[in-house]
Amino acid sequence: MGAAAYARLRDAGLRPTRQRLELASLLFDGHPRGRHVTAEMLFAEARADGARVSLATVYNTLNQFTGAGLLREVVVEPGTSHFDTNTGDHHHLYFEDSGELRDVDADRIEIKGLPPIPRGAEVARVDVIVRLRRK
Amino acid sequence: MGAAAYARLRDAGLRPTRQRLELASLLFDGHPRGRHVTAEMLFAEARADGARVSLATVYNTLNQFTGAGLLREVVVEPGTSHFDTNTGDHHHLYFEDSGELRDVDADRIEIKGLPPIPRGAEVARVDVIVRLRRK
DNA sequence: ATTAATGCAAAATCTTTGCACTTTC
DNA sequence: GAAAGTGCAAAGATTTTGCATTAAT
Repeated sequence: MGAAAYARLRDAGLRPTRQRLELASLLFDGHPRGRHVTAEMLFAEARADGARVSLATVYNTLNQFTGAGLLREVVVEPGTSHFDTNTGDHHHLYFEDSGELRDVDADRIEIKGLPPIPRGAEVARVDVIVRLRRK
Repeated sequence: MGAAAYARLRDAGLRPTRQRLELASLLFDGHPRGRHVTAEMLFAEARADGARVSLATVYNTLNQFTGAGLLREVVVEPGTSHFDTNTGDHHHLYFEDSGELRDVDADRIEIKGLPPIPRGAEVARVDVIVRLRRK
């Protein structure tokens, strides 16, 4: 189990420290791709797991993982960032009541009629967020 | 000029106080629909205009306007909320370098392949954000 | 008069940073 | 042992709240 996390960090060019291994393991091992966590959530999970990590390190680590392409940041509500273990092309279902996020494969979705991209700019990415509420 | 703002507040069921009139006037008068402001931006503008408003009131007012359907909140980056004077059905172009937001009419855009909506939920809205960066 | 809104400062969140200490290579 | 990472607490940034004062109906 630790082996996968170790390789993942090495491949991303990040030193496999105890904290990073622990967090990577929590994020990726035994979970389907498409987990969504906030810093607080991961911190709580790490603590519950007996890991000795500080909240600051969780924030730093999430940012490093994102920078290294291991995670993707998703912004759906003001005040909190979510991080997604699915780094592929995809979109999101957002349940406004619970705050839950769910991935939607980009393959399934077709978007037509996007405006012309201004000269000198390029599309970094297109985010589709379907906001749901209880009926 | 003040007349339009006055009517707008009355119609929305908000008391036309000095601060609300000032802010509504700055937001809506003489600007094309589709202005985007943050609380800080509007606060600075109000101050430059000689208005006596506190930042807290700007935040409260933006939230009240949003609740009353005069504005729409747009979340594109962590840490800041943007408010859009266009409350119609539309999407956004976001320039990552400058932080600029630009509206895209929803008429132009067609989205196919959205996943089935879970039972008991309904679509509150679909946000499409095209993130652009300098090439 | 009654009721609502404002202002300020304080508090609440979420996130980043500085620096001494620890760990990895 | 050099370089990088961690922890903690402190600082930043954004947003909300409590409460006395002021303004609108």
